[in-house]
Amino acid sequence: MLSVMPKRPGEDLDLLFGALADPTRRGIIERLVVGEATVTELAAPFSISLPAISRHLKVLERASLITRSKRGRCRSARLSPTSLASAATWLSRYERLWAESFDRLDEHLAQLTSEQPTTLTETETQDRDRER
Amino acid sequence: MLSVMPKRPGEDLDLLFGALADPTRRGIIERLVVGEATVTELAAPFSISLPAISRHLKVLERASLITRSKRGRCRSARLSPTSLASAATWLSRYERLWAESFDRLDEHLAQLTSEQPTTLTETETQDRDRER
DNA sequence: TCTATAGTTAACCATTATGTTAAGTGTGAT
DNA sequence: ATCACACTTAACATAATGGTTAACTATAGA
Repeated sequence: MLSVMPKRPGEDLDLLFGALADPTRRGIIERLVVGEATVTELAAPFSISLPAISRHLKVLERASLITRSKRGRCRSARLSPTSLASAATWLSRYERLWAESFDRLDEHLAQLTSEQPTTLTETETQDRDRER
Repeated sequence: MLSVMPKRPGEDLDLLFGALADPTRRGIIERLVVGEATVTELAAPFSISLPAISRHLKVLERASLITRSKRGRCRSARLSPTSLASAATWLSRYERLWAESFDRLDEHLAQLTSEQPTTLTETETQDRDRER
């Protein structure tokens, strides 16, 4: 069928970050940290219907954030943290950047205060670091 | 104005992950890593219209991922990495988890871990195609 | 077998997202 | 003053999201 859909590069990140962009789904994830749970258990803290939860779970599954299994008539979900890891991996590519930014901000502030404290910050921050 | 909207807890994460969920916006971010750029410069690699880019930038700005400034008739954007950092912070709460998972699920992943851990593919998402 | 439980699927609706083109806003240059 | 440039805003079309209720499937238990 369509299980062999050609995957655009980065599409997994779309699904991944898209799944994380919803508070209910993040709540579900946080609940799953303490252990696997059934759908009704997961639904309990929320004031939305069971079908809504069911679809949130499908979104999480499609993003490879959870795996699901059936035992009796209960379906339980558990975290599949490798996907979270790949989100972290993507972000870590910029880790250097925001770590740097604190240093550079310090530098910059130091320079500003030693020069002209009154100038508007917008324009001259660009003046001083040149574009490759 | 109504710019002082009360912020639901976690709403910033919604905006943040939501902003990262789009390939164009991630592309813009990656471009901005090498330095600030104007809107037309940012638009160049993409085949979508300038207004579309303009709105992507607004999304990134709302998520505090970029800041913008005007110089002359050009508006330039630059990364504001602290927001990326807070995404990483959220994820880091689960870091222990996915680090653990490699040990705990070792039996299941034994055959998969023979690959490079760098790409972390989501190979078995299609397993759910039974469910009928 | 019959019923209650657990969950999914279907159909629908409102809202948001993402793209388009056309028109508007500032600013630099002639 | 006028034109060109670099955007932004407006208006619109379409698709995706996220919720609902109702109906369906499957299993446990009487």
